[in-house]
Amino acid sequence: MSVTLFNTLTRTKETISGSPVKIYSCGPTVYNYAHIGNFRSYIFADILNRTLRLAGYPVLHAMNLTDVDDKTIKGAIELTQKNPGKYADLKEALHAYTAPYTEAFFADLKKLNIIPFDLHPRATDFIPAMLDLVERLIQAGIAYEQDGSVYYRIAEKKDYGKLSRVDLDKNKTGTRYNTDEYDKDDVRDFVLWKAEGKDGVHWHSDHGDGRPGWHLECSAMIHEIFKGPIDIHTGGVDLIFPHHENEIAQSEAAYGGEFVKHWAHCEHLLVDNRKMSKSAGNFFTLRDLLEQGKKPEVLRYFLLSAHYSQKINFTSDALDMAAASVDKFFSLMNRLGRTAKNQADVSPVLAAASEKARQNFLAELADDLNTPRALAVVHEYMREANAFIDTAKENLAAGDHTTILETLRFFDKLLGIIDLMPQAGVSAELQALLDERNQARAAKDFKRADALRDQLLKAGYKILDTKTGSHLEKV
RNA sequence: GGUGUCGUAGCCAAGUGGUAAGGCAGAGCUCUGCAAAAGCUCCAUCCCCGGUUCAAAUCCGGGCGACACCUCCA
Repeated sequence: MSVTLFNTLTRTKETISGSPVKIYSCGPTVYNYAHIGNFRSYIFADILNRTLRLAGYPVLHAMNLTDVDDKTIKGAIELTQKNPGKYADLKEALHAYTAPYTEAFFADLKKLNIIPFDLHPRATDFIPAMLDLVERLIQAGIAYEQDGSVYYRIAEKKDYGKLSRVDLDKNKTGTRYNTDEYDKDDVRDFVLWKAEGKDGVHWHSDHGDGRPGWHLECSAMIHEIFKGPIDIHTGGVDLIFPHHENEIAQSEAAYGGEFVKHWAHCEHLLVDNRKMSKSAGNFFTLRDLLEQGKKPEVLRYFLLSAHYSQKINFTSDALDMAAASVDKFFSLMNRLGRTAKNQADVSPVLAAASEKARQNFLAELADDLNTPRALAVVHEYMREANAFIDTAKENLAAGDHTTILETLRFFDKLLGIIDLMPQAGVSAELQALLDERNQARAAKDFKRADALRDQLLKAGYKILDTKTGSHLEKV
């Protein structure tokens, strides 16, 4: 099945092609723990990845790690000051500073059950490629050197602004920039290579010691890794301008031809209807949420409950609603785990409904990753499956059992929550309490039976009384 | 000021020209000793005002409101 995706460049939905589909997703700057707004973007990349795979596309997916920028350098300098003599040079300190955040990032990806990306290029490993890009731009007459820094001359790029549709002439710049503070020929020009003295993190170059500008790394790494244009480039909407606009300007001018076929951007996660951001201070990290007892699978579900192109407001209520849906899914999984299986003929009705649900689910995803609609399909199927098990009085034909389970697992190839499902281990002690409660119940000692039920609930288990007996399920 | 996005039931959220998906909450019912779980049933005419059309939540114009980018930002 072919997948369509909205392209920011053309503002239309377009069919994805490529074998493999080459994807580059803007990843984190590892100067701190990523917050869940950042993770919306990475989950978006994950959903794209999973959808393409589910639809049968081979995929080659890279997500970068920005480990050199103002913030990481600042952190490295502070680290050096706190530990005099510990690091051979600032570059070593830089790596020491970014390493724990890099590790934390990977740990969080794992906790959220994001399928590992194929490649995670680090900016500092691609300095030569970046310098090569700078040279190409200078050769092409697009970049110029000024006091050891190299700038990109925007006036040379006739179609500058085609992605974000900004017209820089119309933007008000006077209040934002003080032209006198810049050495650039034009305030709008952006830095490719930043002069950096001995007291900063620097690499040698023909233009003197310095370090790469922000936009440089993605262009250089994409060229180095994919050896040509890529199919999809993803990121948050805030990257459209100037980051992605500048990537296009650099890459097209340096390497010629097309840079990226398809630009895909996800909207922001909001808190109190404001963008979640580090600078605003209104952010939560995944760690924060887990400490509050929130579940990663619930966060995953929550992020899928709105389309990626829409803002989504992070609230306690919204998370509770997501939790209810996740519970429903897990309850059905648990229910299947304890239904009896017989050798009766399979139900053609169930088989047809299951097949249709799978097709609809995939079709919704293939249509610009419409996760809310895909979730609607899941809910409808859960209802059908539960009704089917009701009718069968918890005694299913083995084939029907398999059909339902496999369909849920099919959905999970996208949802990615089964791996995060709590294990329902019931201790002998708990089982004894349950047995005692049922004995009391049989003896019509309901007061005692209810007391034992409360006791189990306090221990974190609710009782499910079914046709086939009583079971415990973790709350 | 420029450029975008959005405004759908108590809440969340799809749909974007043919008469409102799904979820949460709520109400009634079945089942149950009672409950829980599950199932069944019920629960909106789409911010406002004009216009186009046989037909508009969906297109156009004008309001009002919210958010984002133009500065580091996913």
